[in-house]
Order: sequence, then structure tokens, then C-alpha cells
Amino acid sequence: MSLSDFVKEKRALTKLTQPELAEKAGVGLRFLRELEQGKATLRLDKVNQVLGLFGYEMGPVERDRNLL
Amino acid sequence: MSLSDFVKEKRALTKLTQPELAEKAGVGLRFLRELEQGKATLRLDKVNQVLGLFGYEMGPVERDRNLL
DNA sequence: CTTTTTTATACCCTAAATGGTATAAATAGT
DNA sequence: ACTATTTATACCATTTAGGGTATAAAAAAG
Repeated sequence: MSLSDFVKEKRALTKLTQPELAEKAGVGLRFLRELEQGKATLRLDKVNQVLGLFGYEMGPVERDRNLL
Repeated sequence: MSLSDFVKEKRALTKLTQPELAEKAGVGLRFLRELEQGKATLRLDKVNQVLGLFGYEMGPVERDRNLL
């Protein structure tokens, strides 16, 4: 599962809009959209601000192992 | 285990110097050093270029769970 | 269908991340 | 001890990510 899908799914589960999630995470709306659209050149700390709301953070995982 | 420690450990196991790893990964030496020193505002794609050499990539993981 | 809400796209601007290089410090080897 | 190798720090220049905003498209609600 890609990072963008992960965020989209978590946001759907919490029933937040993009502006709401962006505000809660303390990131710009522009950033959150690029995150959900799979932009590769994102800043790690900003991604972590978003994942933190869901109890997650970015870390090294083995490639091509699909988690669930 | 932090990302910086993860990279330092992997690099030690492969017996590469920072310049060697940086070159193999296609990132600047400056970047690799900041990575190993725990800088938070790194670009995700650059981090992935490094982790890729070790068969890893950045992905969401539950917080406070220590892997190994 | 129409209206409302949500999401996507397209700009501009500023801050800062990255690369490069040169020097200093630390570590390893003899 | 000294020397060679590796790593850390400090600077400059270029590129670009991120914030903001305005508009357009799409989805949801009525």
C-alpha cells in the first residue's frame, strides 16, 4: 500500500476533509494534496506531522513486502 | 531504532564509506551526512534512494514500536 | 437537475534543502 | 608517537518544496 493511499484511507476513516486534516496536522493544504497524490519529493518531517495524527510515522520497511 | 541509526548500521555492515554510499545511492555527500545525523527535514525521495540499496524504503509504521 | 461541498489545478513568493567544496576534527592503522 | 583515512563542520549557489490563493473540476447532498 502506498503512502498516499494510506493517508487517504486514514482520512476517510476519520471523516475529515483535506482542509481539516491539513489544519490539524499543521501543514498547508497544498502539501496534504500533494501527499495524497503521491508526490515523491515531500519533506519527511511534514509527512510525519500528518501520520502522527493517526499514530504512525515514517520508518524503513522492507521493499515489496505488502503489509496486509 | 531511528532512521539515522538504521542507515549507519546498514552502511557499517556493507563496509562502505559515506562518499561511497552517497555515490552509489546517487545523493550528495552532504545529504547522506545529514541523514546519518538525524536531520528531520529531508526529502523523502532522497532517503528512499539510500534505503533502496539495502532493500528498504520509507513507509508508515506504528509509532513507539521499536523494530528490533 | 441544482446547489453545496470537496477536491484538483495553476499561479506567485519565500524559505530552505541539496549539491559542491574547503577546512577541521576525529578515528583507524602502522 | 605519526600518518592515512574517515567523518564533521562551514560556507556559497542553485533549485525547489511548501504556503497561500484563486479558479476549475468533481462529488455529494438536496
